[in-house]
Amino acid sequence: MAKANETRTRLLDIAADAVLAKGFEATSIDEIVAGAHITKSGFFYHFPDKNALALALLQRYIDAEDQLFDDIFGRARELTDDPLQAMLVGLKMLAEVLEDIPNGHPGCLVAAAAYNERAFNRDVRKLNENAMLRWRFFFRKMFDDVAAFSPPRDPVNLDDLADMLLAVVEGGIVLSKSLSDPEATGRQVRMFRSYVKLLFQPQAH
Amino acid sequence: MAKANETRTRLLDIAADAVLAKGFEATSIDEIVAGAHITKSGFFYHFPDKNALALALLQRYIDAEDQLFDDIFGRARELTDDPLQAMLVGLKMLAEVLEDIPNGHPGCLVAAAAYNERAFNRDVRKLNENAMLRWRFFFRKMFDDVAAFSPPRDPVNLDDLADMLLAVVEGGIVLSKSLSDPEATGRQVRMFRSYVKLLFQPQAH
DNA sequence: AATTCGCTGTACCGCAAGTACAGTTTTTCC
DNA sequence: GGAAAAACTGTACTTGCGGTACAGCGAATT
Repeated sequence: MAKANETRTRLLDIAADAVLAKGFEATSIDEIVAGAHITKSGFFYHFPDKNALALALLQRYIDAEDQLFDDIFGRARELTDDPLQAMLVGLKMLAEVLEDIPNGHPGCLVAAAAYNERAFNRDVRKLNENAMLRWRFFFRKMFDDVAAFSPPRDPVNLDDLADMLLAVVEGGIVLSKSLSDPEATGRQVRMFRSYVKLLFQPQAH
Repeated sequence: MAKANETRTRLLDIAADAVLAKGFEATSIDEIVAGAHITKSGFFYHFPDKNALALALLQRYIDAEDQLFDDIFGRARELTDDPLQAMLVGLKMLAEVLEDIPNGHPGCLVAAAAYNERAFNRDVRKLNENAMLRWRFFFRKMFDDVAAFSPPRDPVNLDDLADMLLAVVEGGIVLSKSLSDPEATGRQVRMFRSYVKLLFQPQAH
């Protein structure tokens, strides 16, 4: 039982590296099993097909992102009582984390799933959609708190504002990959932070 | 000469539809040639390999986007002399165009290329990078004009601001695909517009 | 001691991307 | 109108990948 999970985890580790380096389709089952020192039959013992691998990879990735958001914005909340300040502190920490990843963010598997729509089955797409909705809800709640203290200076939909953070992160990853600029994603989060500041910060006269 | 181009264009039309519907890897050469009523040999007469097809598709896509940006922001410039107003008018028109595309934006091939990095060759990635840099320059110039008239209320790098528009469009497409929400991309452009407004608009006291 | 788990090994199938190359039609140019 | 080049067709073959089928085997569990 322990051994099976160990091999499964090793398969996922190797697959994750390969997929983030060259894409899901370009990663063959043969190369994964070679890296894990097992046979092809062994792979199909753990995963019924390649789609199941995609599902497991996506689940792991989403869990890790959930953890990251919880840690960062939980910590930010500890540091200050002001909801706006907590948001701004959290965004700065997020930008720093994204900038500190060597060679840039490895690439969001959520976006990869979005761009390979038809290649993946309904389970993968549903998992993807649920993660997006959960992240929207997470940030939406924070923005509700912010707006309660300091009303926005431009009438915006707070769901759209929450989505915008996801959009700049995803878009930032595309930028950083296209331009080979590892820090592009972090800088985009800083831009979003600037927007939040202008939107909610009480006017200096 | 005319006939060769005609067949080539037909191949690209059919390929573009299939690729946007189900992804590049999932689109087979066999199905493209079946749709175009030629043989596989005929395909390889026009394109040395599938990568050359990707390159041609990306080139066509980039040209169309160039044209769209030129049209929209050229028109906006005609409508007003104020650089900030021109920017805001252009962004609103862009948002409307993105919202009016039935079933949402078909998906940016630039991002698809970014997410399939290794699957494509150096030419594809270079074409991609050049398009990004050209678009950055295009919007950077407009923001230079805006900033000359009305200085930003938060010190931001104008290249990053130009990149942010690209990021929210790319990220908006990911959102719209993940959530099956065709209008998400347009709404994200509206959010960016709100930021630009707050950043540059003279203070109402 | 029997059974289940976690694999190995071998052999095979179908599909897709190409390769090779000879032959054929269609268009262009002088 | 005839030669040459362009635009294909047709056949046959190779490689790589995802996946199936199934028999067996050693180690761990019960």
